[in-house]
Amino acid sequence: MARQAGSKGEETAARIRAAATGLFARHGYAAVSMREIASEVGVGAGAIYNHFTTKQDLLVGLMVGHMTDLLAAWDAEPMAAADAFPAAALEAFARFHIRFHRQRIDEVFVSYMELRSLDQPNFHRVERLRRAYEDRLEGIIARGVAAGAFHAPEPKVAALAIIAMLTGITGWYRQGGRLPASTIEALYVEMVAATVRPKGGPD
Amino acid sequence: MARQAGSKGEETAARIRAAATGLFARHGYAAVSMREIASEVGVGAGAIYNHFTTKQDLLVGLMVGHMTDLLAAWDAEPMAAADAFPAAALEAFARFHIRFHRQRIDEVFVSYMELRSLDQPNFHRVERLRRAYEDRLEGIIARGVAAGAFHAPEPKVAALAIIAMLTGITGWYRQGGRLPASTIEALYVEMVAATVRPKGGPD
DNA sequence: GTCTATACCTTGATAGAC
DNA sequence: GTCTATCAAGGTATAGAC
Repeated sequence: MARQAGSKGEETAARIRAAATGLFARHGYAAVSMREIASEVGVGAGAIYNHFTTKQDLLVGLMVGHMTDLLAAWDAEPMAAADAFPAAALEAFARFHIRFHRQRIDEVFVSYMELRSLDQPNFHRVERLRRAYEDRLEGIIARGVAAGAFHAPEPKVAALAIIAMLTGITGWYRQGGRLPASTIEALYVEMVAATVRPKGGPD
Repeated sequence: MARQAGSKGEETAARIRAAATGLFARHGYAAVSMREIASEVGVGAGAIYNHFTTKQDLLVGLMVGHMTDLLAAWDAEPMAAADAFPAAALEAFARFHIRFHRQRIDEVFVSYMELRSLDQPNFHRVERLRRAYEDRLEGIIARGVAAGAFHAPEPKVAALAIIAMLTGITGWYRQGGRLPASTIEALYVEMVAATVRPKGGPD
């Protein structure tokens, strides 16, 4: 599961991961067989076991990889710094979340819908990463509340509500749809900001 | 699948539906076997086929039933009337959605997560019902915009965002958790209202 | 209407040749 | 590292007794 680059078989492993991600997203983990994955990659079913010990191992690798990438990508954003102005950080978070998820629709589907397909130890690994991501947003909101810039009696609840709203885009967004991605992003940035705006506060 | 009341076997059918709903919600449609469902009901696996022709038929019956109930329940609300004040209708919709979904967490899980497990004709049946529900909210928002009470450049997008936000509660809400249901409901009602509130508008 | 028994198929995973 | 062949288990659905 570790991504040892350079070796010959790693390219095959990457193609297996890619095929599995697409198939799991479309049909669900339990509904996809190792044979289907192998067939899409163009290898025999047995070959998968040279790269992953079990089907469960393949799944958890995808999910941990996705969540780890997500966290690392956000933490690399300038606005993720703890001293950023809350309003600017919140907007940056919304734009980041939308863009990252638009680029990885399949990974998002898998990571948010297959939690129940994980056995208990693996579930806790992924859950911890998901919590860490939610905590990033909760932190921004809490700082905004402390600074008097936001209204949010329960920052944790506001964070969960915002993430659900943003992630919901992946459920209906289609490239080439009626609205361009930039318009959708602007609409959501505005709605997110409104969610924590003090009623009589700044516009 | 039609709910012919009174006959003796209908009680068994209802218990099969209940067991299937719980199991599908917890483990996913594809991961649950007819044997497991039958075992939970306390009958043999073959007995299920006296009430449902296939596993797919059992699933689609649950989903169509849930969505139909949801639509009928909302349409029976006084505030669903087309001449209700938009702000009041929006609050009523939020409260209705939260309460209905809290009472039927398993059905919601199944109806929102197993769309991909439906074959094409069944998918379209359920999708049409889901669209109809979204349209109810979109209508409220559009009327609010027309009346100058709401700010929403794209009522359809606002409706999808609000529904995603509200439905997200089912992903983390647990009875007996830190916050009472009434508090959570109040927080979300406020966030929903904020989502479409004109920036310089009424508080 | 439910039971037991079973047909038939696909599953995840393994073994050994190359 | 990949292939083919294979195993044991479990899948949906059916048949016929009661």
